[in-house]
Amino acid sequence: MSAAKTARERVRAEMVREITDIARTHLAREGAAGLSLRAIAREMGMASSAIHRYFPTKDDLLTALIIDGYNALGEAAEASQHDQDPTARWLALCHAVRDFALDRPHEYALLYGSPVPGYRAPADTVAPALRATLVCGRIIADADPAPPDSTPPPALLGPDVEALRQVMPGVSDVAVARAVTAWTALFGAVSFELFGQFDNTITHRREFFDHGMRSLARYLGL
Amino acid sequence: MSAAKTARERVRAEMVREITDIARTHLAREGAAGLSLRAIAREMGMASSAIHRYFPTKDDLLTALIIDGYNALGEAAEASQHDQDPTARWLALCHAVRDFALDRPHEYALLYGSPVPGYRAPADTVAPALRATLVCGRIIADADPAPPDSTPPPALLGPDVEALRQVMPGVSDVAVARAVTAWTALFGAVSFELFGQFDNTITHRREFFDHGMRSLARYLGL
DNA sequence: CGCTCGTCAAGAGCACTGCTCTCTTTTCTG
DNA sequence: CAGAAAAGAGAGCAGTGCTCTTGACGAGCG
Repeated sequence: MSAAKTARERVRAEMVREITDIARTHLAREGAAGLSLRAIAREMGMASSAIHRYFPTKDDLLTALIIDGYNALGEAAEASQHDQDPTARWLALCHAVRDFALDRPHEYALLYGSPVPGYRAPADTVAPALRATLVCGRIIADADPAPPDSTPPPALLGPDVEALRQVMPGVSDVAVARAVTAWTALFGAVSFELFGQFDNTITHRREFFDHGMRSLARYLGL
Repeated sequence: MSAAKTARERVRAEMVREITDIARTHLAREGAAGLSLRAIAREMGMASSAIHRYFPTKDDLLTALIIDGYNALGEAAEASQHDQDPTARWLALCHAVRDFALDRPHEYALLYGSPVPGYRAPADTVAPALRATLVCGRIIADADPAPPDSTPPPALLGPDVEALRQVMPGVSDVAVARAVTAWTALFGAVSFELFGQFDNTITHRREFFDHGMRSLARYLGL
């Protein structure tokens, strides 16, 4: 079904690919706000109006880039899981996220930074966005940890915990809650480092991150 | 020295105040990228070129808003500290940060979201940016905690830890490292909630946050 | 085979933006 | 009071997203 398409559709798909590729290089160079449909059209040698046939609106192009970004991060997260030990898996995941962010800072910012104003993420972004999260959930589920020194979450969190448990079946309430907190802590650490909050403070970034994530592994009970 | 200024300087200060006030309402309504010097000038009834006398560049206006934002957050953080118990102080600080973020999402995004492209934060932002952090440091220093189940950070983190200890004198290496991790975790949680990462997942946001921060208090050894 | 219709590209145009330059008016100061 | 400094206004430049209209091309149908 994907092979024998009409020639028109093949060239169209190729155009879309070329546009997103150029957009990605612009994104890497100047960030999301520096993205310009006209500049992309110029680089492709086409009229500025023609590009709207492929991406009617700038937001549509943004959405394509966001989906690609989530998928790239998800792949990196999945590829990091070639170990057995839960702590090693957790650390590998953390470093995969951090490496992705350092490698493609503007794409990371697009995914986890401030949402671009007026932009509302459409539904097709949520599945790719979940890929990395699922990797985390699988680590927790496989380890089935009993976090030390913990109190169970209050009763009214029950439904939320129940929904989260679908990602990590068989895991205790406390472990689920701690997994969420550790997950947010991971992205907090990466964002702080990337967005300049550690400037003039922390110099051994990678070591600090590694140490922090290790201590979070213990917090998780891995 | 601030009172008996010339009439010109008084009206100038008033103008600056009015501009930033209007900018803040625009910021609250449409976010940082929606900020327009021309729109502000229009609302003030002045020529679009005249506003550049007060803020030569859009970045300068952004800087003023950022400094104000850090100060507002810092004040809220300081005002939250009317308790003695370390855990209560930590929780009050966390909720102060979260309340600020929920109350003024675009301002929070300006401070802790993706940096606006091409913008380089000047040096006068770092002191206001530190106010909230200092509150956190004071809590740790006063409690002088011994985090449970922890390994000391590796030797090469020594200088960084030393610098951080100036904010929390007399605190052990492990406690310093955990304080940084907990601090980043706090902002990770707030950012995730604010930037939509919890949509369709966590419904009892405040309770989840509270529970997470409580468990981080134990992680800190408070 | 010829013709119609949907797709695509291009150009002009609208309403914006930040920022600069020049010129005039206002206000402070020696 | 005269000169200097500051502030405002207006025009203009280069850029943006997006729309509308017009013309070309190619694929499918009678």
